Amino acid sequence: MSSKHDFFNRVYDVVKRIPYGKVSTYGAIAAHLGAKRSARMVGFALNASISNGSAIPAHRVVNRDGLLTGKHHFPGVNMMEELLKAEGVNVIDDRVVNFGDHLWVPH
DNA sequence: ACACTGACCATAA
DNA sequence: ATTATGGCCAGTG
Repeated sequence: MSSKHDFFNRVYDVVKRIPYGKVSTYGAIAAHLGAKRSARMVGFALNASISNGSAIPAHRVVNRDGLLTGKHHFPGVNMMEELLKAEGVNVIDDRVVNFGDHLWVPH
């Protein structure tokens, strides 16, 4: 079932490197993989990671506005928000507060 | 190979 | 503010 190089696996590798209490964006991850990779695929990969049961901190990945666009994909409506708050990232109205302060970009 | 979908992003009106 | 459209490209049928 695995291809020679799973695109998903590459996304997972970056997401796993997001430090505790930090968040990243789809676009930043996509850019790290190569500007050709669309940010859509990043979210697609994270969705698959949940299906896979992989330990991927997908709650640390938000869109470029710091908006929790993926919250609907987590079990429970506010689970993503609660997970972030538990890490010290405050969330109001589905948006990360001080987003720029928590933003982490892959090297 | 083709059609369609998708947790995005940018621009236009 | 909202809606539409193009681009991006992997996955699925």
